Amino acid sequence: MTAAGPDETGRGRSPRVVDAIRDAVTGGEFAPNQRMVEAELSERYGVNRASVRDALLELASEGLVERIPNRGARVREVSLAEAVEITEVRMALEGLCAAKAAERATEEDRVALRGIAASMRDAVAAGDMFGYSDLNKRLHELVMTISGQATARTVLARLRGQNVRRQFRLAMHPGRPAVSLPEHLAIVDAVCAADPVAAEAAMRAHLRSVVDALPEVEKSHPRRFDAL
Amino acid sequence: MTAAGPDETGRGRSPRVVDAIRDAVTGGEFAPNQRMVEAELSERYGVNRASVRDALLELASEGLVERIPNRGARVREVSLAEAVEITEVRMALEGLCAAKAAERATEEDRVALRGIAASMRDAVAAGDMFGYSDLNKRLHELVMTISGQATARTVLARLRGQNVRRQFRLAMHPGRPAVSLPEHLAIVDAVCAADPVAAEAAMRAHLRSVVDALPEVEKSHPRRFDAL
DNA sequence: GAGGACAGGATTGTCGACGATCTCGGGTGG
DNA sequence: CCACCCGAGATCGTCGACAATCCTGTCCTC
Repeated sequence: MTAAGPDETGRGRSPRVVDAIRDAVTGGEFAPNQRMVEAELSERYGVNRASVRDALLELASEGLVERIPNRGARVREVSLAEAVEITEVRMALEGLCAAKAAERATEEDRVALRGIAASMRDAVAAGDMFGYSDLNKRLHELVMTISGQATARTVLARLRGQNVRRQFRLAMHPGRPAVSLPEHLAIVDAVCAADPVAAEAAMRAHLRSVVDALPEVEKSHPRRFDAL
Repeated sequence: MTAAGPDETGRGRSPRVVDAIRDAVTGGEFAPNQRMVEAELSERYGVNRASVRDALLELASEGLVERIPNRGARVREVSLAEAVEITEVRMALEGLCAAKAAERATEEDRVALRGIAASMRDAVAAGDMFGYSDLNKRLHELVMTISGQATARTVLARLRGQNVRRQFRLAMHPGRPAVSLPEHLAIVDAVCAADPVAAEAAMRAHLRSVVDALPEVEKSHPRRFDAL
C-alpha cells in the first residue's frame, strides 16, 4: 500500500490520450453537443482509433461525454438543472469532508488553511479574480485532503470535471467574491477551531450560496447556441 | 429536463460482457484480489479480448476491479476502512436524497413507501431475512427515485456495487433487523410527513448505525484468506 | 405533392496479430 | 553465499482491417 492513499482509480493505461481529450473538453476546445468522431480524434492526437475509443469510454464514465450505442460520442451538455444537482451533491459530500477535516486537522494543516485564507483576502482586495479562482480550488481540495476521505475525494473530482467551466464563470462573476470570501473564511475558521458541526454548516452554507448564484450567472452569460 | 432522469451514463456499447463480468464480480464468482487475465475472460465469455478490455476499463472506473498499467486487472479488495468511507458518503448523499424526497413526495409515493414499511415489518416478524434485505434495497432506491436527484443516484449506484456483499452479510447478521427496522420506519415516517429535516436526520442516523455495525459483522464473519 | 422503400455514405463495433513492457527464473562473478 | 545480469515467458498496449449498424438523400408509387 502506498503512503498517500488510493485515490487514483487504478486504470493506468496510456495517460496521454485520455488526459489530452479531457483537457480539451474541460478547456472548451470542443463545444457542448459537438460530435466527437473517433477517426478525427485518432488523427488529431496521432494515436490509434482503439486508444481514442478507450479514452472516450473513460470520459463517458466520468460524465464528460455522452455515448450513444451505434451513433458515437458527443460533448455532454450540462444543463442548469444538472449543475444545481451536482452542486447539491458537492454540498453533501464536501460538508462531510469539512466535518472530518475539522476532526483531523493538524497544526500544520491549520497553518496551510490560514495561509490560503490570507491569500484569498489579498487576491480579492487586489481584484485578482483569476488568483482567487485558483485559491478557491486549492481550498476545497485541501479540505478534502485533510479529511482523509479518499472515496468522497474521488467522487468529487469526477463531478468537478463536469462543470469546471460553469464554476469558472461563477468565480468571474462581478460581485461574487464579496459573497464567497466571508464564506470561505468561515470554513477555514471552523476547521481550524476543530468544530466539525460548524465546519459542515459553513461548507454547506457556502455551497448553498453557489446553488443560489448559479441561475444568476446563467442569465448574465448568454448561452452558446445549443440547438438540437 | 426529462421525466425520469438521465441516470444511465451514456456508455451504451455492448452491454452483455461488462454486465456479465460485473455480475460475476459482485456475485462472488471471483475472489477478491484474484487476477483477471484478459485472455481467460475472453475465452470464458466467448468475445474478443478488446471487448473484455473495454469491460475491465469500465469496471475499473466503477471501482470494482483494480488495474495496474502493464500488469493486468484484479478484483479490488474493499477494506473495512473503505467500506466505512463508502457508507459515510452514502450517509451524506442519501441524507440529501431523503430531504429532497420529503419535499417532493406525492401521495402515490407515500403509499408506496408505507407499503414497503409494512412489508418490512412482516418480513422481520416472519424472520424472512432475505426478503428484508431485498426490501431494504428497494426502500433506499425508492427514496432516491422520489428525490429526483439523478446525479446522486448515479454516484450511489456506483458505490453500492463496491460493497454489495458486505451489505448482504450485514443484513444477514443476527439481531441486525431489530436495530434497522425502526430506523427504516422512521425514515418512511419523516418522508411521508414531508419533513425534510427529520428525513435527512433519520437517514443519517440509519447509516450511522450501519457504519457502527460494520466492524461487528467483520469480526464475526471470518475473512477469506486474502494473502498478497 | 406526400409517404414510404431503398441505396449510398459514414461511423461505430469487433476481430486477429504484432510490438512493448513487466515479472520470474537461471546463471555468473565477486 | 550473496548480488547482479540476462534471457524466457507471460501479459498488456497498439495497430490496421472487416463487418454491423445507423443516418441521409433520392427515387418510386399512389
